[in-house]
Amino acid sequence: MLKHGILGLLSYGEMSGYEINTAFRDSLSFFWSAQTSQIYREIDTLEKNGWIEKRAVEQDGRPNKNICAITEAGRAELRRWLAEDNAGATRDRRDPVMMKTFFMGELPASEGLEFFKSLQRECQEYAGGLQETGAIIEAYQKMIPDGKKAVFWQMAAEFGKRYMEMYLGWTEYCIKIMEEAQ
Amino acid sequence: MLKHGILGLLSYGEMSGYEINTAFRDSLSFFWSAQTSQIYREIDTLEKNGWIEKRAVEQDGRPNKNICAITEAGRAELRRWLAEDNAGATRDRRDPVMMKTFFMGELPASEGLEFFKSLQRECQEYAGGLQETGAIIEAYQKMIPDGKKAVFWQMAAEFGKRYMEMYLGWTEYCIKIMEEAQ
DNA sequence: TGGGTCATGTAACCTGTTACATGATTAG
DNA sequence: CTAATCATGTAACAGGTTACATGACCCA
Repeated sequence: MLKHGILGLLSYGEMSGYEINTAFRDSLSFFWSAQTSQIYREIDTLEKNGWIEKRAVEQDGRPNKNICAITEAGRAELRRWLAEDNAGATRDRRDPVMMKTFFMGELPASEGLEFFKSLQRECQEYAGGLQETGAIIEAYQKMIPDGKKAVFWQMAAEFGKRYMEMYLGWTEYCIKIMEEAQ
Repeated sequence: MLKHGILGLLSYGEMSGYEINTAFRDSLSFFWSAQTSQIYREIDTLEKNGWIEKRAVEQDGRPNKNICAITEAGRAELRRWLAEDNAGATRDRRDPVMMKTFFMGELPASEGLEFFKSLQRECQEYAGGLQETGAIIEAYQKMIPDGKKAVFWQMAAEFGKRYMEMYLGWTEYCIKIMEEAQ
């Protein structure tokens, strides 16, 4: 998947590994977290698969860059992945918070309450950060003139917003239950 | 995390690898998907860490079982993990559907629409399946008499319900945008 | 006689995490 | 002078996926 995220970013234009990394952080990290080291490794794999091409650019006063460009094979792979059947996609999740919730009965009730309250705080902070997302999308929109693409960035951002609202509501529901049970 | 899910199940009582696997499918798989082969491997690791103990049980007419029991060290590890700080937990996600959504502009609009419609269908089917979850929780409740624990299973199930409602609403929002853009 | 349940895994591979390593320029 | 930004990674390890392997019993 990370491979396809990188291919997707490169479909907008050439980027260095460093730029891919920052673009990833600014946009895709809202729904896909990845380490810098992993991104550089995946770039190597993409090159071995013939999906991208690298070209070194010498700079003075700065480290050299390796500019990556998507190939035709890479574009084909990106489209193949997008069109691929994704049955069971909504089911295939891995959520540590729910795992902890499920077993929270092992801790004293006071610690359980604290657990949900700290989640609530995080949701509230995150909700604030989502205003920035709008700004990032606008910035992208200026960089990549194809207006049709921004619609989909907006949809992903909207999911983030709805997800956080839902999450916050759920933490409040849990806190209420914990407080009533006292 | 899978390790802790297994420890959590074993905190309710002894189980064979096979039983852990089925209990996982019936409850934790709603928020953590895991392969059978991985579960058996993690059981080995848990034993090496001294968090569980295995004991072979001969059966006739059936394959032998390896019954697993949590140790005191295992219980301590479970509590340590539950109480551990989980800053950034709501941010640390990996969602292939959002990744695809973000880059859906690479496909013709008709295929984009089909993508969201197939997600919508999956949400609707899943919403039906959530009725079963209530039944599973009731079954657990009978098996594990400690009534305090069921509250947390209920919270996890409630998250599943809210998540699916949110997801369904989002697919409808996306479909509307795609249809209006025609 | 064919499929489902019970019951165990191994091997190879791919993906993600953590820790480390280097070094110049630029803005405050 | 110090922190951030630019720019590249490697090595070791942990966690997850896919494919394969075995075999008896029970029910229709």
